[in-house]
Amino acid sequence: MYLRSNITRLLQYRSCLAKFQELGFKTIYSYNLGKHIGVSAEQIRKDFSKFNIRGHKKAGYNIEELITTINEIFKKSSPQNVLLIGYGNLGQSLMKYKGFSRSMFHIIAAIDIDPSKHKRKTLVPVFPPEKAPEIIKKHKITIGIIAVPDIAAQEVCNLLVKAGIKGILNFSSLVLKAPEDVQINNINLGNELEAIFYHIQLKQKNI
Amino acid sequence: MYLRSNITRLLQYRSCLAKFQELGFKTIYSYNLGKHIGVSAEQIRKDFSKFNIRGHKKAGYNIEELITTINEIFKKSSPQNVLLIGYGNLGQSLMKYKGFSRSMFHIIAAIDIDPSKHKRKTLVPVFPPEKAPEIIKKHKITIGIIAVPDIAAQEVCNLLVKAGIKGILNFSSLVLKAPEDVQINNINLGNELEAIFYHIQLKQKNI
DNA sequence: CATTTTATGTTACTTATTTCACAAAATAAC
DNA sequence: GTTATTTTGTGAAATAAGTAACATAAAATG
Repeated sequence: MYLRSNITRLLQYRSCLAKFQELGFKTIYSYNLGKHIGVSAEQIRKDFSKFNIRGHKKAGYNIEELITTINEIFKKSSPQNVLLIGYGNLGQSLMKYKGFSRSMFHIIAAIDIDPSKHKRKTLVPVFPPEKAPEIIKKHKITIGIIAVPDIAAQEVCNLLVKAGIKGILNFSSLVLKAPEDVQINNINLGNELEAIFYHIQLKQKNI
Repeated sequence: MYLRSNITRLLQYRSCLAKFQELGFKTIYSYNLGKHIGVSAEQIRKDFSKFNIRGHKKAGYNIEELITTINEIFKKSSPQNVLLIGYGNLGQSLMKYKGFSRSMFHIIAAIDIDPSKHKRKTLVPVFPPEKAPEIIKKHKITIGIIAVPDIAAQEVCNLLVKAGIKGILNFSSLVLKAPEDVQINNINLGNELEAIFYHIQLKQKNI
């Protein structure tokens, strides 16, 4: 079982490689890629090796090949539909976020409990919670983004799981309970700042 | 040197403990806390031990004590001022995000290159980039949030570092280059979905 | 007040990840 | 075409993280 860090790095490699490609580079050495990402060359070779990505002795890695292979690893047979739950500030900005479509993810609909937010005829319609199961089934949605207040997060999670969702990106500060086969990744913005601040202070003390 | 996972868990413990406290609980056992967070009891005791948090044999941990001690670890002598760079969709929703102030972080000003967004008299004013160094110095800001397009992210990073910023929460998909003593945490929303999708597929194959 | 129970705290063990070291292969130099 | 150089790929060593085991102390029981 591959750990998160492993595949997170692979995704970083990909976006860095795309930049090198834009600059006209055709090949790259593990050392150079590592230097740009802040990872050791050995780490990169090990990562590649684990995913069966091969380079060329003395000639490094062909960037185009590399990107194609990494794309293959994260391949989606079709663009993936995503359901957004919570159409508040965060939800609305996630809806407008361009980075998702770049990676073949499309927020196809949003859910909110507030009737004043419901809109059926917009590009991305907003529905009440009770419509969620129907939408999930109709559009074969496997991933949900939870951007609701903490108080509602677990309830929303239960609803999604019951409707067949297999992956959740959770922006609430709750640790959600769900069956083993549901993949939950958490983003806790407050904790991110706390962690940064903690590390700053640690670094200052170590000097 | 404590690793990220270690301190991330500690922050999770804190928010979970706060919930138990609201429900009227006075003490908690490592086992119960672990069950609610999805972490082993041993892990929790190890984490506590590492940070010199002590419980009471047979009686578990006093929740109030525990929260106080964890707060002590993440203690800020004063509320921390944060500078937001990029006042687009994401930036605006981060500005409105309530989770930051809960943890004593305050976005005190925003920076954007677009003159039409500049506002000096709002609760949180929006300034042009050239004002950043002055604001950072005046308000003793140590943390910046980068919510600008990739193309501008490294430039913004350089500007912040030059002005004395020591921590950056980076929402661009770039891996930013900065001196060792600057703590950078990355949130790449697109990659989060990719990782979730990858893990879903992995889980399905393993069955 | 002795005995049993229970939960902590730490040590020992296991597993995972990273770094080191170097053989092998491909290119470049002579 | 032989030698030198460079970069990959991978085992071995080192480090880090997580799990299990258990001694210990506090509380509960009788």
